[in-house]
Amino acid sequence: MPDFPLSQTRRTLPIALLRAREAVMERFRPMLRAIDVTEAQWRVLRVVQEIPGIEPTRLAEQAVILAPSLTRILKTLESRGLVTVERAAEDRRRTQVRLAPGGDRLLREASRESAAIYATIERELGAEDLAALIDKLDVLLTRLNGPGDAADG
Amino acid sequence: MPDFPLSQTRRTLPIALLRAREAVMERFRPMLRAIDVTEAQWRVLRVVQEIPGIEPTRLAEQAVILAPSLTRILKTLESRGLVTVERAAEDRRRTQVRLAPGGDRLLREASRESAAIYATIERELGAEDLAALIDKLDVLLTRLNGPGDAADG
DNA sequence: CTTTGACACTTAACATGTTAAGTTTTATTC
DNA sequence: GAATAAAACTTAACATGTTAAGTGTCAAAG
Repeated sequence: MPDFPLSQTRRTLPIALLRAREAVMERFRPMLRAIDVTEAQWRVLRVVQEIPGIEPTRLAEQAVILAPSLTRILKTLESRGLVTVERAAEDRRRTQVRLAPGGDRLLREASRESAAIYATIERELGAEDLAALIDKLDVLLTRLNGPGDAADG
Repeated sequence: MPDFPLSQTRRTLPIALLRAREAVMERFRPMLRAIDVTEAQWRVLRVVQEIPGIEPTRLAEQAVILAPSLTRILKTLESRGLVTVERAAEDRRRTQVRLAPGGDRLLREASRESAAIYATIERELGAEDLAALIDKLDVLLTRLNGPGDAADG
């Protein structure tokens, strides 16, 4: 038995996923910098636009952000007038997040460029290959998390 | 033309990659916590073990870590006696990073469990599917970065 | 009506990610 | 040989990731 039974770093799944994500995000970073929004903030805004009134816990899941990070991000976005965060009067545990006018405007302005960048990536990878890759990543999720996370919420 | 020409967040490549990585890393976190090493530190140790005497710039590439982060990480690992960082006498720009005895010991102790976790993942995903996925991620890298990063260094 | 428990955040503390600017060390150029 | 350019870090500042502990809110139990 060898002393180091590890795979070559370059051929491991975690590194491969990390590298791939880096390569993809590199394309979006100039746009995000231009509108002064971080990657995580962009994910939050996108999810809130898709599901107005979403609650923080579910928002965190959808945007793949941990709760403590989301707390800070929402504070920042709210102070910048991009989202509104309101607690329900009846049940003060429940919170709803929505796009503020500024956030709606920002998304409208940036979404075209974002879509264009994504279209470029899709063209470079091939639409079928891209869809197949995303499907494979979904399968990975299902198999690793067990069948129970894959339900659409 | 719709106001928001964006794909559903759940079906975008960046989110899919992020989720997949989360699902995979979740399996390794208990082990990393047990040996008191962060994900990034583990990547650094792994690469240094593979390529003794590696220079920081190349180490950063291999471990997918930005230079400023690597500076801090090496400082931490060095102070913990896990790596050594030495500047060459002839050309003081060149630096070499190696495993210190403590780092070698740590890797020997943890590598078996790490390999076992990876083997479990491989079993759950299927060895062929896993290899195929990594290949697809490699193709993605080549196509997005242009042919020129794919050279083995 | 107080207590307990569960849930949903929130804080805190430290590590890393990200970008911009600064430093050091060599090799080049004039 | 001083000025310049280039490469390789290093610092700085702020945002986020990660884990552990703390707080507030409501429902159910006693």
